[in-house]
Amino acid sequence: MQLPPLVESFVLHFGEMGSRWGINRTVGQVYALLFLAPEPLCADDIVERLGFSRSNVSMALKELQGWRLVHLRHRPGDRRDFFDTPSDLWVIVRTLVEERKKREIDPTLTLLRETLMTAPGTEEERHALERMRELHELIELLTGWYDDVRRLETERLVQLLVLGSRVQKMLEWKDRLTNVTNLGGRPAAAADDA
Amino acid sequence: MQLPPLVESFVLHFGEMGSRWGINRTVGQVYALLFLAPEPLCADDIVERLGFSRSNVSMALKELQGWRLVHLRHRPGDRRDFFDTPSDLWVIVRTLVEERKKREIDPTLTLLRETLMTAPGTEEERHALERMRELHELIELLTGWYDDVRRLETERLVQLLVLGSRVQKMLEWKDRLTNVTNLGGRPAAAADDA
DNA sequence: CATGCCTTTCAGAAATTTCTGAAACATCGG
DNA sequence: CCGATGTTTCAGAAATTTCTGAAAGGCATG
Repeated sequence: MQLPPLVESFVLHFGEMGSRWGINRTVGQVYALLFLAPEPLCADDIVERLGFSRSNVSMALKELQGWRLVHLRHRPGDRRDFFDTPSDLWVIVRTLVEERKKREIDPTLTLLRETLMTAPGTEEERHALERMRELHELIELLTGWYDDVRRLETERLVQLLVLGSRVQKMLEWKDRLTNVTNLGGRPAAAADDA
Repeated sequence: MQLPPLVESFVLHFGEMGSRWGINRTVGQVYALLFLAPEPLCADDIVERLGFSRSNVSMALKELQGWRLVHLRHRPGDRRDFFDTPSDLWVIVRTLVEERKKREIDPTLTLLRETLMTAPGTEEERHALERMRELHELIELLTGWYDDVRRLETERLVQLLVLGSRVQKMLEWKDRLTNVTNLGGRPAAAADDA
């Protein structure tokens, strides 16, 4: 592996973290290399830089394409496939979250939905179903929120993130304003649902 | 495995999903069982219900304790260790996010911080460092947001989630109000930064 | 301080995942 | 159609992870 030390440590780190992130070492290293590369690389470039077998690199690229984390590029007059990563990191984050949700959450949501249709026979089953119902509700709340903010333009999303929990202050402010001006047409005195 | 079918399918599902979630089959099944159980279980209960070896269950429980996802319980006059999961699902989600951040993000953040101290020698290194700087900035923004909303009481957090991107509407509204009332002391006409 | 009961450790077996090299497959230009 | 060039597939090897049984460790109680 003849890489600038700085690049090498990043690549090795991604290789090691791979197992925690649900990808393997090769995939992690290949991704890291493409992420840092100033221009698209072809499979042989990667073989040369990382020292994996040609077929292993091919597999890794296929998996990364499956995750939609790399893009296939072509040069005029060159039959080889080149790969790069989106230059906009927000695109990467959005893809990553989307794919992880698809793999790590959606199957469970499906199972829960199906199971919750059945009726409990015993007390033990009743309790289990109640637990699953709570879990289902929580996941729906979280994925619902995600589905919602996902649609925001990046600029707006960043605003929201920077604001953080200070949004909370605004909620209180809004409550107060709503009550004072009584825009809802409801007697302000009845607004005791806090 | 003599479990109610409903419980069994959930347990088997968690076992299979385990590898995607960064835990193994045994750990996944043990957790699922404890999650659904109406009362704490001891290691032998788990062995009996899931059919894993005693030592495997012991390992799984140790790992779940490492994740802080199960609690050790004791019954008066009984030397055995019993385990359960928090009854409040929000406690579970908070723990899960906290631990995953610790394992999956913090090490990378550390590496990035260290690497960003070094100076680039070549153009390739300069580009790599710039890429890392962007990544670092993005992760800091996301973890900063997390650190912020993490402190909210659950009730407030749920409000925020339910509101979703509609918070965005409030931002615009606030902007408008701020400009109209000109609380910032700046001429309203200059507020063209949208 | 021995006994009984429960938990943990650990070395090796079993299972799974990852990785490789060779062969098969595609496609372009001649 | 042929050969050159590049990609994919796949069976088995290598490495890693998971799982087990046996032994060791800990701690109350009599």
